[in-house]
Amino acid sequence: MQIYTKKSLIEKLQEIRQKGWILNTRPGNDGGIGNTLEDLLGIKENNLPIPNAAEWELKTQRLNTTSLVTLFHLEPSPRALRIVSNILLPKYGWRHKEAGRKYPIGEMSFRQTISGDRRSDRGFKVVVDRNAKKVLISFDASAVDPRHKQWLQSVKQRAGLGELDPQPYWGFNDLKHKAGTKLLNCFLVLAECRRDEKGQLWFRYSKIYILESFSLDGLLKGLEEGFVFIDFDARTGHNHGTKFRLRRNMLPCLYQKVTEI
DNA sequence: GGTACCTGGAT
DNA sequence: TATCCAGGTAC
Repeated sequence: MQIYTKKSLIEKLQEIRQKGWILNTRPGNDGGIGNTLEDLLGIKENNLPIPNAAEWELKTQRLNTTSLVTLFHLEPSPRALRIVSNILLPKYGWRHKEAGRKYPIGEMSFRQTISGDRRSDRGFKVVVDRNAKKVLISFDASAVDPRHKQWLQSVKQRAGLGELDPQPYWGFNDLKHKAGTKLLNCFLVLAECRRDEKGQLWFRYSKIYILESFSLDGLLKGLEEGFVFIDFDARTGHNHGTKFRLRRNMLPCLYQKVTEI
């Protein structure tokens, strides 16, 4: 496991940029662009609440995507209830599009990308409660779009149409700890990508930014203002975890210092 | 082996 | 922009 200083990581990333097109080492995985860069750097996917490389986190993304950047994963409290798999998926989920095809006939899905400035079309919203120092998930049946009428009927039978009980939440302290240990400083690397005649995917890591000093208050404001999202990502067979995400061009807004190298 | 994380997507 | 979604690993 390679350990880098800020200086040596900058030099290594500049070397990789210099190399030009590099073959994807993780075919079939959307995360290949990041995993390939980790392989080049000689670092491992980090599954611990510690930073990737010394005190530095690495974020990689395609230049031509509009998809959100994932900041971190953190399951909501109360943790013991395993609320996503035990409540949200079975009581508020819907039939997965591939149920009976790619997945078993009963496969359910609960995928919601939600924020604090409006309700999703299924009635979910993020609430930042500064008094209780919690970020909460709220459900309002009256805000559900008519096109989800049938789903709403099923929710009524499964869970009733009141507020979530209990409401999933994250304590400010939990978020502060997570962000402080994982996201304090960040390299943002953007790559062009192309497929060759054989269908193989290649990346060219061409843009590198250094983001320093993460701000938790920026994250909370982002949730309130609607540019930070909480992304539930569960189906019956695999809960990919609950993520905090945002638009790439807003990532620098969460840091006090931004430099392009 | 299940859970909670990791790496990220397309339309 | 919002609503869907992918494979993989540590413990």
